[in-house]
Amino acid sequence: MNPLNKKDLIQLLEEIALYLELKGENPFRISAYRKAAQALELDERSLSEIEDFSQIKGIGKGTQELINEFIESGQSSLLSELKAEVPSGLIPLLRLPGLGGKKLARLYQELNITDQASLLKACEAGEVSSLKGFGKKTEANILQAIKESGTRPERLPIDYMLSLARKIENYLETIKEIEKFSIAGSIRRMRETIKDLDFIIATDQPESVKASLLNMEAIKQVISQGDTKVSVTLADQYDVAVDFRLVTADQFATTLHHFTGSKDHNVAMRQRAKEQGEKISEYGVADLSTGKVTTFESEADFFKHFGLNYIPPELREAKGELEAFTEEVSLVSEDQIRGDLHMHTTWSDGAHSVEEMIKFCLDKGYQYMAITDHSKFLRVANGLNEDRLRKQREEIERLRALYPDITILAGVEMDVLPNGELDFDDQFLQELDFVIGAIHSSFNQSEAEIMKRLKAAMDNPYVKMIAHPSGRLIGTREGYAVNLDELIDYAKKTHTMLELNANPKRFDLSAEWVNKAQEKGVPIAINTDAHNKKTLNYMTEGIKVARRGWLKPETVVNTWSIDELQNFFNKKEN
DNA sequence: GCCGTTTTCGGCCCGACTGTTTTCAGTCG
Repeated sequence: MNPLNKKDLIQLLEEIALYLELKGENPFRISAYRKAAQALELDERSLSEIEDFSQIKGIGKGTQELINEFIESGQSSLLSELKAEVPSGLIPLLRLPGLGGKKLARLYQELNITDQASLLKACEAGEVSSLKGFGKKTEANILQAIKESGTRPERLPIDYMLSLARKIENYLETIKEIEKFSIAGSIRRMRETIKDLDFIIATDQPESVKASLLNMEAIKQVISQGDTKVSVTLADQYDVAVDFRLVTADQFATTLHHFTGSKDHNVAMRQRAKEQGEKISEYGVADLSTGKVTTFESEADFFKHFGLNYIPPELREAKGELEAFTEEVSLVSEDQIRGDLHMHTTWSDGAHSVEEMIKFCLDKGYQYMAITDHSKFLRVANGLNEDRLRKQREEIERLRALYPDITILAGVEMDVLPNGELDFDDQFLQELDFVIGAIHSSFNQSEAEIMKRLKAAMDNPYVKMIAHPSGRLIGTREGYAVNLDELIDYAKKTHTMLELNANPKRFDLSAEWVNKAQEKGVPIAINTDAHNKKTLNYMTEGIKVARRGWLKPETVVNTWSIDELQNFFNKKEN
């Protein structure tokens, strides 16, 4: 058996919290275990490096003893006791909407419900509605929830949710009583997977906005419709819950902050408010002694009130942002971006000509760009061989004369073959301005084989960047067996840049890993990998992911001048 | 269960909505 790691311990604490919830325990005791789990997660050290767990804030004497027991014996007597008391089949039922620990405890104690099957049976027999505190409606809701459980994953990929959100935003634009609106929630923080959508709406005519919202197409079910909250389920490719919060314009900033979260960030903010004798709610900041409520023009003003610089949504995860943003924090922003180093044209599988892509990049105000079509190995994408790449280069040279305001690099996204060879030899590669190495085949190879390929690419003096290093597609494909720690170290050693692919299907490297790359001093290129005009705009999303990884402008090569970029390239070749 | 230069006991983030109720518990974000 593998030695215990921190993840095991965190999982143990979370599991204990779940069981306690089912027992209807004191909610503060439950949250104490969750806080302890979170404290461990935030601590940078590995399990063996921590000497005294009770030194960590959120972990006291009791949890420390539990941890010691777990490390020594691999077991927890508390969890064993809980498991003896509470059937484990109840745990997954906590996911059903409307069912929390207390109600489930009642179902278990009074109807002996122990899992989904027995719950279904009891609902169908009408036993649930006869229970005190339960009614016909609750029973029907549980039945429906069981039927629908498993029809969609709990969280959906951000790419899918971004496009659904855009459709909803288009509808909101048409409601004239809306003064302003914004998306909130985890999608605004750019998490990779999203559970539901939240929109904050400022209006002084909530009644009529509410009516318009309920008129929206594709509403499958109205969950709630109060004075300030409208909740619906939309029938799209998946069923998606959407919440709308209706507030006045002066409440907008605090409501937006509140529903952007994260929950942990909000808790931290509220603790800070309390320390200065105030209370934060979605409607403003109240002075505890006078009761006077202050509202804000913007989230920036709200943060300023607490002595903080504006914290971008992507960083609101209670990972030290409250401490960091008392000072000026340097983070990459879109206006610093001077170019895009990965895009395709009709020469391979793109939608536009080289010239069209140049015009689009000029429109975006870029100073440089790289044309990087696929290489010959990738036949399905009409990859280019040496001859076609030379012809494409001739065309690029012709266009350079026509568009002197932008530097156009003639490049390639070259396949790294399954056997570890590169798709072109060095003699040809040196003709190109910019070579990307990428894996598009044999994803099921072992880690050793994958790393051999990636290292072979990075060892080559002409390969300046590894594209979408993990090969994952969020929610649909795991990616190949890359050892990212090793990849980052090797990139550092070989002066190779790594990509943050800005396509929301990929976000590869992820925020977590670009952060590690930055720590190790590996430069990151944020690229759209655009195959058409629209996807050149993924830069916006890519920048947000970069900020989620706390990337500074100097880490991001697209903020460099073309000369700085060339210097870096030269360093590798010499 | 955790925490404390105001506290070793009494707090712990705050508010909306539903469904079940006759004044509110439970759930959710």
